[in-house]
Amino acid sequence: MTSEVKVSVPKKEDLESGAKIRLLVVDDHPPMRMGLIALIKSQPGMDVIAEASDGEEAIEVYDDVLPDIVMMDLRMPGMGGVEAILSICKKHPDAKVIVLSTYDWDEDIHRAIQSGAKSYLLKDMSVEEIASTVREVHEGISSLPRQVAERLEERSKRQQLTERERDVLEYLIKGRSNKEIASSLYLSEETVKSHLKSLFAKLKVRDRTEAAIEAIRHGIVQID
Amino acid sequence: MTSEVKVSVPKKEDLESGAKIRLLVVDDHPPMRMGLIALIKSQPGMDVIAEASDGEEAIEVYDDVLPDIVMMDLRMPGMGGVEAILSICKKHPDAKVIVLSTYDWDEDIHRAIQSGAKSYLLKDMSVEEIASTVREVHEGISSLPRQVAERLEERSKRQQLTERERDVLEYLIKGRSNKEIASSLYLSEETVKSHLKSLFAKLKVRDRTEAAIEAIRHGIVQID
DNA sequence: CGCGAATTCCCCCAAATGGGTGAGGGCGGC
DNA sequence: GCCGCCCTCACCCATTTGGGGGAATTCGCG
Repeated sequence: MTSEVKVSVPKKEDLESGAKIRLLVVDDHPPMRMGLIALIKSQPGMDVIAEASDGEEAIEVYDDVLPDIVMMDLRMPGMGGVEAILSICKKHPDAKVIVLSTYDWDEDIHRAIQSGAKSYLLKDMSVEEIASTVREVHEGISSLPRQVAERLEERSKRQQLTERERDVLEYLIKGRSNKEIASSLYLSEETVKSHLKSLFAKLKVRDRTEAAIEAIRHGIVQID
Repeated sequence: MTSEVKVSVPKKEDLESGAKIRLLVVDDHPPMRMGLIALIKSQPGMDVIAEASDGEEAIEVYDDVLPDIVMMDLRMPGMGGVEAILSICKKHPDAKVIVLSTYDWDEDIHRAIQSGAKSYLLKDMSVEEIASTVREVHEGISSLPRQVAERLEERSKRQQLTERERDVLEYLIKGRSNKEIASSLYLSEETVKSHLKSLFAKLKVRDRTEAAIEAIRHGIVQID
């Protein structure tokens, strides 16, 4: 995959009919919700028909209003964006969700796209860029901004972590020692060290502290 | 010509309570800026007269428009909120800056208040709470929301780090070893270890990995 | 001036960590 | 069946780390 991913499935009727694109806006920050609504309403041919402040509410409201597009934040208290996207796309396979996140962390981008998001935008992008992506996604074009696509590309270059390595990393982030990780996962300490060795190699770091920071930086594991 | 609408139609509030509160909105995210502008304009008695997308621009624009209140994000590319507040308050000691941040990290709150901010709001707060704080600050009342005040309280319970301890922590976060930190700061390795000991005690952690995570969690040091 | 706090450095020593290497079992794909 | 991967565990060994002391210097504050 290169920097721009576009899969074109044009629908003439959408382009020609006067009907507006009907958006559902999901974000836990009231001012951001207001901004997105203002942004959408300022664009001809699109309108916000509903809003939600977390993943659970988003799922409910989606079923109620069946919007053309969902504009969704990723990190929200309670059910996050990824779970909401999975749930919505399972029930409505043609749902079109655009993620609008603060962070361009490669693991976040990957998780969002994997779970069914059609695009991934950043909150520091311009009104025009956001609006034009809404239009593209509505036309069935699944496009990623260059900056985001690059991050996804970087991720693919980084070797994938195995399940066990992720488990170890999770405890590592909590500040646990090898011994503690071993007993938590019912492993010998030697096995934990073994996983750590490959983990360090894959993350290209020398020690656990660097690993923790890299993991946080890439969004591989969440803090809090 | 007599085509100025502003002059001809004065609002009721303007007549009763004098002029509107004039706001400067500073945030690097276009949709958030739109949201804050929409939020302010939806409130009677206040108006947005200018906007900026980073610290430097904020300083310039402040001098130009001399707003009654600044609504400022903390983490922005280039010059951040803290530096901007310091610069503005130095030149205009009666400036009223309200920080509007995503994070309730105690160090962020402390730095903002120390540098001269009159209040610290979170982006997940309601429109009403944000608006009422603007009014309070404009009346000269410097109030902190309970949630934020509690965080600040927690911080005061944690022992302050010394300058040197911060220096060591900074390199620690970068994944440096004791030896590397020592040579970077022109210290003996023993001195670094000495600072680390008190650092661990103050942060109530057992090792450097926990220290790194705690430091990030509290916003003591920035990642990226 | 005495006190505390910060900074610098030292010693000792136990424990934890990280690197190298190897090895057996399981499981899926060609 | 064989190959590659994952998972498990083991041993050796050097280095790093962290905890316990102590000590000299500076510097500001009452």
